[in-house]
Amino acid sequence: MLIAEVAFPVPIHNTYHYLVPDALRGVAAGCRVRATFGPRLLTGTVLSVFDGEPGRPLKPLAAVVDASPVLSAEMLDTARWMSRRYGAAIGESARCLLPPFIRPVVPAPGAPGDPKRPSGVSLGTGGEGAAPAAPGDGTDAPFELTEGQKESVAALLERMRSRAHEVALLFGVPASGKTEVYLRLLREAVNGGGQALFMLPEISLTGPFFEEFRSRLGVPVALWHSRLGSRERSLAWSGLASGSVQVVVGARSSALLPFKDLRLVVVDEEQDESFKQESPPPYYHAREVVVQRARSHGALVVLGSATPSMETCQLALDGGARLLVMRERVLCKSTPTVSVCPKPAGELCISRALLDKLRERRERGEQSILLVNRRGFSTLVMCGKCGWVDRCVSCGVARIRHQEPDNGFLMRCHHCGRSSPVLTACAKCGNAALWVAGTGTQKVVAELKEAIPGVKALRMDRDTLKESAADRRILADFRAGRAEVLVGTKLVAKSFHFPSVTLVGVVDADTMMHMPDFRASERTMQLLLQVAGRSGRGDKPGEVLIQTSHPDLARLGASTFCDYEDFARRELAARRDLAYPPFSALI
DNA sequence: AAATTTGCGGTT
DNA sequence: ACCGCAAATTTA
Repeated sequence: MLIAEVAFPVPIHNTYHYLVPDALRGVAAGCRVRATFGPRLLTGTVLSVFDGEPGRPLKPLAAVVDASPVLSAEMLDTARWMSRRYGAAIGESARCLLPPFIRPVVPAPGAPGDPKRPSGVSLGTGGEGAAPAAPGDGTDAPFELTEGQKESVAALLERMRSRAHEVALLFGVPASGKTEVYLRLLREAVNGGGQALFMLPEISLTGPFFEEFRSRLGVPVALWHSRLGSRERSLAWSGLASGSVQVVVGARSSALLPFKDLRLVVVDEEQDESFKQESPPPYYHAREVVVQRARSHGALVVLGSATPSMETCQLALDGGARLLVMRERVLCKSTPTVSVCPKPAGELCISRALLDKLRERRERGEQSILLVNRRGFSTLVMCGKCGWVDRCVSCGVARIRHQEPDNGFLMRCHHCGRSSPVLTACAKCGNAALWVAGTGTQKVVAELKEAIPGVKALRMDRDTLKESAADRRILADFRAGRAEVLVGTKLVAKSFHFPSVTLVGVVDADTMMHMPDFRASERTMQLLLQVAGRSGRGDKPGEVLIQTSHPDLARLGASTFCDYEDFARRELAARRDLAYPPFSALI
């Protein structure tokens, strides 16, 4: 008797066996089927079909959804791998790999790879103006590559040509020209008709790279992220499955696309935490998923970063990944000088030293950036008598005091977003003297205006980005010189180019460093290096001042601060001692 | 996940 | 014996 093993999209780790009726004998692994499941009728995915004697009475399948499989054997393997690795139910893993439409758009079998297909917004061959030929070894380069770029390209092209799976870490300082390296590799991947995935941590970054690659590669390129429309999704998904789309530029979920002949995966900013799915299950890490899938395809994986994750550093150290280093900057810019100063005691959050430097820039007509790791005004409201702390009723997290447009205050939970008026007395003992402590972006702006009368300061954090395009307006204002200081959360650390910024101040490196998370030092280091890179991008040399009361960080001093390799070695030693990842797995 | 069955305190 | 609700169990 023919039996089908089915996984349903429910949080159950088991699979279920059904009889395949004669009328449905065409069913195969990777097809979706309908079947009664308890009192319900559900759609599941067939994991395998086999001939055997059932050990118990089985129900028959109700119907077959797909005449031919929508998930390849490799994708079924990926689903199984994900359910093991992330502790998710097999059916839930399979579901997230399924096509975004019910009836698959099957391309006409007679005309595979028809170049005259209608190109939607996210799909395009491009290259009308540029010569679509010569997708070889960068014959169109109008400039010389740096030594580091040449070596990296040569080593990676060689690996790709031998069609051997390998993971490489492209460890390049900011502005070392990683994009140019990626482009050469992409050309090689699509050269023989193969496919390539270019993955980025944020949706906002995918657009520019999509345009760049579409115009410079003479092949169909697709865009993929969670906010894509249904038409674009369908085109991209089936284009990849059929092999007519050769390159995808996408965010996290592009790791789950149906590749037919994958030759190259590039993960840019590979250390970014956005590659980890936090909900719903499966809680996968896109970087791990693409490495696993590249193994099946015999594809090359290039992980690019100026501040690689400890997982990837360890992989490079123990030989699991080839290490390629690019230390030179493409346009010979000086690296900023970094210094550490003690955090001011008492009420104030900006030290004399930092204020002096800010005034200096202002007089010279230069700009400054201040990094504050919390939005809002004050980060804690607490009773001075009994120690009661204002917490969110549903989350239990301490709430942040926010200044409203009318200059009044509101308590907001940063976990669930709910807010309520500020209490005038302690909820527990009735004491009217409540302490307000901790520093957010709003308070820094207020203090700045108090200390430097007439200063023009802009604030940028998740609160100022409520309206669409607000970030662009803020950034445009700052670039145009309509403000002297940009105060913001880690949003300001992103790779913006402001030539007249010569000072970056980090208001409090300690709270970042002391977050109750074993990755706190890693994240702090990455963020500090990233924001430091905003200083001195023009002609004038840049400076970075970090306020801290943490002795270890202060002891690092200016010179060793920028040595990420040294940091990685020490951090990995600590992780090993404490049996934290990458020396263990947590769930 | 969703629907069903079982367990339990408390009444009629 | 019955009710109401919550916890436990089952799904092929």
